[in-house]
Amino acid sequence: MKHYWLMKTEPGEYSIDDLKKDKSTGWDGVRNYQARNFMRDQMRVGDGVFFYHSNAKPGAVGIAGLAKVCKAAYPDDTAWDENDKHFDPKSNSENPIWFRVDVRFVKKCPEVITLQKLKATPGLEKMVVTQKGSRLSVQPVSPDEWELILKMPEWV
DNA sequence: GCCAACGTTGGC
DNA sequence: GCCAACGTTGGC
Repeated sequence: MKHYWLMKTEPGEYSIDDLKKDKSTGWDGVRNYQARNFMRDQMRVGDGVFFYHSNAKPGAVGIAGLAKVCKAAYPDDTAWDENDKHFDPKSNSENPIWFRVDVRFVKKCPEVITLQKLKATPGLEKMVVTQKGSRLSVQPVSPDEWELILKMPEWV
């Protein structure tokens, strides 16, 4: 069963343009158990991903493009790199705590689908990202939400 | 930059 | 196991 996802990134750190340039990237640095569990337990090659820009200027916050999972979960070795920003002394190669997946660029939105618009769209009231205080950086998207968002004019 | 909401830590 | 303190996220 194919799943759909929304993955957040700060465009100042890694944007849809970076993914376009790189073609694909390892989604490392996730240090939240719920987000990890989604990646480790449910993400499969071919799953669809909305690439979301968080913590950006007002008007730039929202879905910035489309990606797909191109490699299923494997240990995030940045967790045992002391020099890495996301170093976690509890994790090591025998007993990895944190995982990453790889995602491949599919498409950039000519226009960002803003969070404001998502919140105002009937049918997306229950979407995780539109909930107040929602901080989860890897979150599931229902097939209905996926279809509805893909039909928006911002994609063309 | 502010600050509300959230997740994690650690003392008890 | 509770919960206060703390650090982080992320919209605005």
